[in-house]
Amino acid sequence: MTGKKERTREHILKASYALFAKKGFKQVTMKDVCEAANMSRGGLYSHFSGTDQLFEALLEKITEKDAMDFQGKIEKGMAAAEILEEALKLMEEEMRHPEDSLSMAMYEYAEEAGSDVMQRLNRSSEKRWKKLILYGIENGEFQAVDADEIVNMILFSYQGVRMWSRIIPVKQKTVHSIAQNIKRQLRGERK
Amino acid sequence: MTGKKERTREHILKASYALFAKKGFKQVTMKDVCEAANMSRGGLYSHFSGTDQLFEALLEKITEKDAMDFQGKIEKGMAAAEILEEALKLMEEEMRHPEDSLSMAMYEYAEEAGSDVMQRLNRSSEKRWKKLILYGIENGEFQAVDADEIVNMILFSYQGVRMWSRIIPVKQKTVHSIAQNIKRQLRGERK
DNA sequence: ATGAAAATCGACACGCGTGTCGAAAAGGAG
DNA sequence: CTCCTTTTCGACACGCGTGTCGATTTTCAT
Repeated sequence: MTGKKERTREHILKASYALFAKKGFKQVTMKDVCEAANMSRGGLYSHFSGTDQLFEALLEKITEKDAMDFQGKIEKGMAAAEILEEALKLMEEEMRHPEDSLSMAMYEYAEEAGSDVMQRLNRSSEKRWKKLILYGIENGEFQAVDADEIVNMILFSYQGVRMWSRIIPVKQKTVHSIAQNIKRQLRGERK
Repeated sequence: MTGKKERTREHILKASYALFAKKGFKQVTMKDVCEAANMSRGGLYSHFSGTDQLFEALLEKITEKDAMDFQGKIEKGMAAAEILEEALKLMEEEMRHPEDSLSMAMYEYAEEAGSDVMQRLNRSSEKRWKKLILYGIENGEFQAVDADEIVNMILFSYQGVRMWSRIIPVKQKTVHSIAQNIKRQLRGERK
C-alpha cells in the first residue's frame, strides 16, 4: 500500500524522462509534462513545483541507480579491464541513441540553474572512474599514469561526443577510436 | 558613405555578439538586443526579423573571417606544425574565457533551428583541418595516419571541453594534455 | 536648403506558459 | 459502508516576449 502520492510521483517521473531526453530541459513545460502524464496542471503542481524540481528528482533517481555500478563489480572481483570495456561499450551504445539520453537536458539545466548540481554530479563521476583506474593499477592491469588526467580526458571526450552527436552525425568509427585511445593510454601502450 | 542601414546593422551585430556569448542563444530576446544596441523594438525588427536571423548573420560574419586562416598561412609557407601549434594555442585561450565564445549559443541554436547550419559549419571546419593535416603529411611533418579520424577527434574533444568548461571548472592541465595528445598522434609518436 | 525616401519609434494586440485556489472527486482506515 | 483526509481538477489572473503598424524623425541627393 505505497500510497497514491508515491505512485503518481513515479508515474510523472517516468513520463517526464522521455520528454527531457527528447527535447532537452528548457523546451519542456509543465504543460507538456501533465499532458504526457495524463493529468491536470493543478494535480501536477501538487507534486512538483516546476520543471527544475522535477528534473532534479529525475537526476537523483537516475544517478543513485548507477552509483553502485563500478563498486559492485569491483567487489565481485571482476577485472578492471573488463569493467572498463563494459563501461565503454555502454557509452558507445548511448551515443548511438542520443535521443534517449539526458545529456543535453543536463547541460541546459546546468546552464540555467547554476552549476552546483552539475559539479556535484561530475565530481561523483570522477570519483567512480578514479577508483576503477586505481583498482586497475593495483592489479597491474593499468599503467600508473596520472589517474586524474585520464579520468578528465575520458569524461570530457565522451561528454563532447555525446552532446554533439545529437546535432552532427558521428561516425561509429570515430566513437570507437576514441575508446581505443582511452584503452591504449590506460594500458600504457607505446604503439 | 556606407549607408546608415549598413552601419546600424554592424552596430547591432557587435552588440548582440556579447549577449549571445554571455547568455547562449535561447536566453537572448529581441528586447535584450534592442536594449544592448540602444534602439527600439521597431527599429531592430526592420533589420532582423528575429533572433534566428540575427544569429545566422553573426555566424556568417564570424566564420568567413577565420575561413581564410589556415589557407593563408599555408600559402605563406608556414610549417604545418607551427600552424597547428598556433591553432591549439588559440583554442586553449578560448577555453580560458568560455564566456566570450559562441560555442554554447551555437549548440542551442543548432538544437532549435535544426542541424543544417551546424552541419555545414562543421563540414567546413573539417575541411580546413584536413587540408592542414594533409599539408603536414606532404611535408613529412606529420605521419600518414587516418586524417579524417584525427580531425574528428580534434573537433569533438575541443567542442566537449569548450562547452563543459562553461559549467564545470576545467583544469589548465587537462586542456593542455588534450592538446599534447593531439600533437603526439599527429607526429605518430609512440611514447 | 529642401523634399522624397529611408529609418526609427513606441503603443498595441496577441499567444503562451506560469502558479494559485476553491470546489469536486477519490482514497482508505475504522 | 462512512466519513475525514488526501488528491485532483480546470478556470483565473498574471508576466513576458513577440511581431506589426501608422506616425514621426532622420538621411542624403540635388
